[in-house]
Amino acid sequence: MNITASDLRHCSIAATLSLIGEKWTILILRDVLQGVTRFDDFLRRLECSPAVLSARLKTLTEAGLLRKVGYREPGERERFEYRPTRATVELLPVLIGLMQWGDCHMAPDGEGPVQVRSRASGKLVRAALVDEGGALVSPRDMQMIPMRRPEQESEDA
Amino acid sequence: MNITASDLRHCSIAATLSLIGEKWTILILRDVLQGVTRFDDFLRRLECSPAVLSARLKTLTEAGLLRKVGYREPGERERFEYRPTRATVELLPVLIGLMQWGDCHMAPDGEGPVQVRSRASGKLVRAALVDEGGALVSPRDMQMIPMRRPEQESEDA
DNA sequence: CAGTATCCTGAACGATACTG
DNA sequence: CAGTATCGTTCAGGATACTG
Repeated sequence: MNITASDLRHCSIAATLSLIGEKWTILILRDVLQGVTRFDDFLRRLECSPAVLSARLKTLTEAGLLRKVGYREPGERERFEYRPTRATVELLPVLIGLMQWGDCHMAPDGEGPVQVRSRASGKLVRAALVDEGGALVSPRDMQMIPMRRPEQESEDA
Repeated sequence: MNITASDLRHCSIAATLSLIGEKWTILILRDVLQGVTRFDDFLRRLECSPAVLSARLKTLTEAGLLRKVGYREPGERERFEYRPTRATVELLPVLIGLMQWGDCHMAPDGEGPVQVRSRASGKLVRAALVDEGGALVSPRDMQMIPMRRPEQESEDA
């Protein structure tokens, strides 16, 4: 993406997307949430170049979206695996939302190749909007309210 | 993004992101959801080149994420404005999710420049995961279940 | 005002070879 | 196995000029 610094400061949507919107990144996150941890496994599943994969893993690690954990196979040198973090898990509503929107609006038959369910209840799960009390809110009922912050006001003088 | 056809077929996350992950696209959607409709207004707010804006509006319109509506100022030729569609509104959980993740994890002070509230209740709103009954589900409780479809099975023979 | 056309540049990516 | 290094290409996007 490479959005300007000004955009990033003013819009968290753009900021987040500039991080996870790069090619392959979201697929890495998808895989790591499904239990993939090792370089070579990512490489085979994603079929991207090792250089790109390496770069993405680094960016994601620096951003706190992956955690690098050392391990050592008997007789081998230390290697690293990549694990999801709290921040990765907190991104799940976005991932699920992207997936389900795509299933509805881009898949020819309106359904995708992956189901999401609760482990506990087995029920299907979807991304939605809720209020502070946990009650569902319709997307049509949203309002976005820009909060003018004091620091930058001089700009529009 | 430009993910391969195979990726798109297999992953709605990648498919959706290849559409809305292009530079400027998400900002157009953000603005149109806030009531911006005209070419020049987008141009001024986004500060991108008219060629890129034109391309994005076209892509979004073709994807059903914008609706082109004709209007005519007195004495002028017909022009068009761009309105959100049902599909745009259905993308709101994703947008809000992206925004709130960015606010939490990328903003220096952990809060962003925009609040989201319900018009009806005035309560703060966030993106979350819910089950079929509308009950909140923890991201940690998710499982993603690949559905092997018959058509393509030959591939891994 | 609402775009289209053109030119140009950077950098992102793919392919491939190499290293510990 | 887990990466790093290098090279070449492509292409998206910025700047700008032009049109109805």
